[in-house]
Amino acid sequence: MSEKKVRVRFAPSPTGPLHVGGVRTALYNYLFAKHHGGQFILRLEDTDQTRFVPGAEEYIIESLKWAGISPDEGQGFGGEYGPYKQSERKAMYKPYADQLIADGKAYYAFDTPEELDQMRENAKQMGMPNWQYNSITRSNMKNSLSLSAEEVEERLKKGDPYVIRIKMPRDLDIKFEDTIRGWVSVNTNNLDDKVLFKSDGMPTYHLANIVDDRLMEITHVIRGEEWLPSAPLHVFLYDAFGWEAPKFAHLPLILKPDGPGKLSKRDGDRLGFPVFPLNWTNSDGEIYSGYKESGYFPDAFVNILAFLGWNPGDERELFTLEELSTEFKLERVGKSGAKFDPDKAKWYNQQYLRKRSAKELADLLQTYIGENNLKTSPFELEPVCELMKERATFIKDIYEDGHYFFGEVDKYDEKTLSKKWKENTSALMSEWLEILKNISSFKADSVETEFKDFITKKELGLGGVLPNFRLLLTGVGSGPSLFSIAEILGKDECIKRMELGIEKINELKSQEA
RNA sequence: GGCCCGUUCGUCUAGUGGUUAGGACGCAAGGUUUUCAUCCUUGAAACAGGAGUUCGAUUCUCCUACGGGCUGCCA
Repeated sequence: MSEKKVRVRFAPSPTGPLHVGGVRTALYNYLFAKHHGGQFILRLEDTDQTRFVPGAEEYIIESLKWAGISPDEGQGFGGEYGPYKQSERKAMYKPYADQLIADGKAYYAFDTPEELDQMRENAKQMGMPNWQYNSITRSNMKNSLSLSAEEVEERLKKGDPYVIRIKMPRDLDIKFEDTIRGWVSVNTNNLDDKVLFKSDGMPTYHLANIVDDRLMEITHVIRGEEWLPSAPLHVFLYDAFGWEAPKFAHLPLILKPDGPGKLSKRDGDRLGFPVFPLNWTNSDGEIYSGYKESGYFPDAFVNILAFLGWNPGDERELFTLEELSTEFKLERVGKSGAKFDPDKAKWYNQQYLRKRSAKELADLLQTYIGENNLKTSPFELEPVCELMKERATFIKDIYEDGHYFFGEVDKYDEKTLSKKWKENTSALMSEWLEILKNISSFKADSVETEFKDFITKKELGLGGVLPNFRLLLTGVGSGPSLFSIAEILGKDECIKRMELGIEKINELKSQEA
C-alpha cells in the first residue's frame, strides 16, 4: 500500500435513518481503517437543503456508537479537518468550481429546471427516454459555451441564476481500478455534463465529495455500488484538478430476502426483521423497528453485517470487532449482491447470547425488565439466566419462556393437563408434596433423588409423573431441568405453588366432568 | 431504451484448468433428553444456458438469458 496514512470516510446524507446497507458500508470503512492503523471519518453530505430531516444526523451518530464503530474523527467526534458537515463548508467549494471554469473544464449554464424538464419531456415524446445535457446537446442550451461572451457577462452581472456544469469531453475512455471489481472502463460519450455547483450556492455531491476527500486527505473511497456509474466522473474531476485520485472500492448491495431488488425500508416490518440499527419514527409517526430494540446484540449485529459480502476464506463465522479488524481485507469482499437472511441473523444472535456469562445476561435482563416496565423477579436472575440461556435467542426469550420466575402461575397448559393429568394424579401429587415438605436440603440433586425414590416406590415412570410436577411449578409442559427450577424457586415457593396448583387443577377437572 | 456491474445448494458463501464441488443458516431423519431447547450423527440440496480455447472446463474468452444499479440544480 502507499506510504500515506490510511484515511477513509463514511459519508451519509442525513435524509433519514441509516439503513443496514449504510451501516455495513460504515463498518467496512471502519474495519479497513483499523486494519491499516488509519483513521475512520464521519462526514455528513447535506448539500441538498430541501431534504433535511430533523434527527437524522443524531440517528446516524447514535447508530455508529451503538454498533461500536465510532469514527476517529468527524461530525460529532472532533478532528483537525473540519467542519465535517458540507453545509458548514459551503464557502469552500465555489473557488474550485471557478478554477474549473477558468481552465475551460466547466461552464456556466442558465437553463432553468423547468426548461430542462421540458427538454426531457420532449425527448421522451420523440422516443428518447434518456435525454442528457452533454457534448452534443449543450450547444442548443443556454450556457457560456453557446451564448456570446457579452450575454454571459451580462447575465452574471444581472444576477441570473446559473449552475456550473462539467464540460465532459467527447470520446474519451476513462479507466480506473476498483479494488473489488478490477478495471472499470467507461467512454465519456455515455457521460453527461453533470452539475457541479447549484444555483442555490451549494455544490452537488459530485464536486463536494471530490473537494472534501482531497482536503481531508482521504486515501480510499469505500462506498456502495450505486456510486459506480458516477465514479468515472469523479476520476475525471480528480484529473481535471490535477489531483491524484484515491483508491476506489464499490461494495455490492444488500438485497431483500424475498423477491428481487435492494433491501428497502419497508421490507423489514413487512417480513418481520429490522432494516435499521435503531428504532426510527418518521414525521407521520410511523415507527420502523431497529436491531437494538428488537433484541440484537451490537456484536452480533456487526458480525451479521460483516458477513453480508465478506468472508475470511475459511470456515470460521464468529468474529469480534477486533478479530474482524485484523482479518478484514477489501479483496475478500464479494462482487455480487447479497440477500439478507433473517434466520441466519437470529442464529448469530443466539450464538452471541450463549457466549455471554450468566452474570452478563442477568444484567441485560434486568435492564430489559426496567426498560419495558415488566414484573421483577423475586428470584436471583443469574441462575435463571444460566438455566434458560441454552434455549434463548434474545434476552426477551429468557423472560417470556421463563415467565414462571417472574410471576404467579395462573394458567396450566391444557395439552399437558389433558394428556398427563390422570384421575389419581392429584392424590399422587399431594403425596409427593408431603415428602417435599420434609426435604431438608432443597438443592436440585436432592429434590431429584427424592423424586426418583418416590416414583420408584410407586412403580411409576418418570415420563408419566414429572410433567405433572412441572405443570404445578411452572404451568407449562416443557422447559429446562425441573429440579433446577425447583431449586431456584425454593422450598416455600414450591410448596405454595403445589398446594395452589392441585386445588386449581382439581377445580378445572371437576368443571370438565 | 442506454450505460455499468453481477450470476456456485432455497439463502450466505469456499474453491480449483483435472475435487466425491467444502462449510454455515434453514429443511428432513435418527440419537441423547421427563419434555422443549441445546447437543451429536446422517440426509436431500448448487457451478444460469450456448458456443469457443484446451487432452480436459465450474474455473479462461465471447454471446444469450436473468438479476441489480445508474440514467436529477438527490445523495
